[in-house]
Amino acid sequence: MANTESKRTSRRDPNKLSERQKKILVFIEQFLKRNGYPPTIREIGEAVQIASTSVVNYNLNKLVNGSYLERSPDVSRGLRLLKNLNNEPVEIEYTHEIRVIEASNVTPVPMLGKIAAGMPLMLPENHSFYPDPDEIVEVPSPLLGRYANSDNIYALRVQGDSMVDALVGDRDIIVVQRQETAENGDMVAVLLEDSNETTLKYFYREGKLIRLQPANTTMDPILVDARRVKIQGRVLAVLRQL
Amino acid sequence: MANTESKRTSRRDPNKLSERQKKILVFIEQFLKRNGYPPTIREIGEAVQIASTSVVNYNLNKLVNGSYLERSPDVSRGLRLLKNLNNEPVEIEYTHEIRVIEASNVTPVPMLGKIAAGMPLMLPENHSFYPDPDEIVEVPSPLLGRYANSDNIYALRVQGDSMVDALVGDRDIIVVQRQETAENGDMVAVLLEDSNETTLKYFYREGKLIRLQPANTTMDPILVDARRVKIQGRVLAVLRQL
DNA sequence: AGTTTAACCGAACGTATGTGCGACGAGGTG
DNA sequence: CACCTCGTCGCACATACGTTCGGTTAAACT
Repeated sequence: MANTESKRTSRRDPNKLSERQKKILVFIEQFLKRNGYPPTIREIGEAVQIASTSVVNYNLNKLVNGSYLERSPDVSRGLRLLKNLNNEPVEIEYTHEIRVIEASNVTPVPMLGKIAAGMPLMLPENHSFYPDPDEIVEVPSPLLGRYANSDNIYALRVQGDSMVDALVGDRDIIVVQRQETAENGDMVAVLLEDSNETTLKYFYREGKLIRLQPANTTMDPILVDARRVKIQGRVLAVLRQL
Repeated sequence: MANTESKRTSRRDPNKLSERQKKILVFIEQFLKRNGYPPTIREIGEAVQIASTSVVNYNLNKLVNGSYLERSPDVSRGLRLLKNLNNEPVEIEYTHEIRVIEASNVTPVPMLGKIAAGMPLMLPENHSFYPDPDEIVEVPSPLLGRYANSDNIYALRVQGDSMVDALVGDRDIIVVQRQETAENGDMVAVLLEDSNETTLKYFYREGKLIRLQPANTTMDPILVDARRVKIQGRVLAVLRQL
């Protein structure tokens, strides 16, 4: 079968690092930063896709030869990083300087409830306080773009499969900015007054009509009278946990 | 006389550190600096004149309570210094890049590249592992569930509309945990060896066959020979910015 | 005195983890 | 082609190391 795609580098470099060795080196650095202690041989193997511990050991010793790291024999996790890939010295030092950690770039967004087909979603008017959110969802700020600090952002949990044409499934979380207007190309939550249904669609104004385009490009848009749709908010992001 | 040689500190302080605990803390810090990896319980005991490993363990847990350090269960040398004696934060700092060890509600995930239809995704293959630090996506940890601290998590940007049946669209970000096995109901990224294509589907084993079920419940599952599919990872989350 | 609790000891237990060895395919070389 | 080295695999093995549990001691409280 196609399993024999041996990725053997087969490089005959004198003392250059192989791909695997580079990966190992970077992994060790990352692991160290993440955990505060070095990884085991097996952990390295798992991360770098090496099946045999002896191979990791083999490559580790190569790295020792290149003085990228030191090892303490018979010591579990007995690794010491000397320099990283770019030959930059890597030293672990403890600073006793209080560093204010810039608040990680997440925006707390109140989870206001569920949104299901056939139910208009009632977002609170422009209140500067949140009613009583079931919970707060922390959304990475970059996902919200320039609205990250806006006041009218809410999270809703989708219930049911009524929005698959917007590529939104059951249990997904949508982050909505409350607004009653929209610009072309925006993904909006709109209430269709004829069917009294809320759907998520891309918004395009076409004269007196509004074209609502499903995110799934294989599906057809619908055209509705502008007076029969009520924009409820703009969808900023979708989060899905599987 | 030498009547007060009782080694028992007999302090009845609520949450102040005992002499022994202080010594342990200082020793860990020094050991870390000298060796680049944390000491074992026995090494601590020897240094601080404690005969029994259980006593070291006991005091270590005290230090954890005071949030001086963190421990990883069943992990040898699984210590992580949080602050030192003076309550000063202790951070592991690499000369060229600052990293704060602090548990926050986001998990940094390296963005490894793009995933498009017809291309098998090469997880931590090629490119020197994590290219640049800017390419880190911060994912809310709850979204990753119990995998939040795993080391094999990667983010990929979806290119194209080939995965609409998984409710994943163009430009979406999927967060993948690399693994080669899956359990029923998992959303997995699989390589179909017949078409050499990677798709996202729900995974169900059915004897010698594997049923790959699209997330869009209106679509039909496909059945394939278990030997013709290669699981590349489990999809943990999907992020979409609109 | 009896009881509880913090701090400690010792030893046994199990698993986490490094090491060593035999084998194998792909190149390279004489 | 025989023969080597390099990178790889799988596996057994010994030990490094965290965990647990039964005891002990002294101080504090009933």
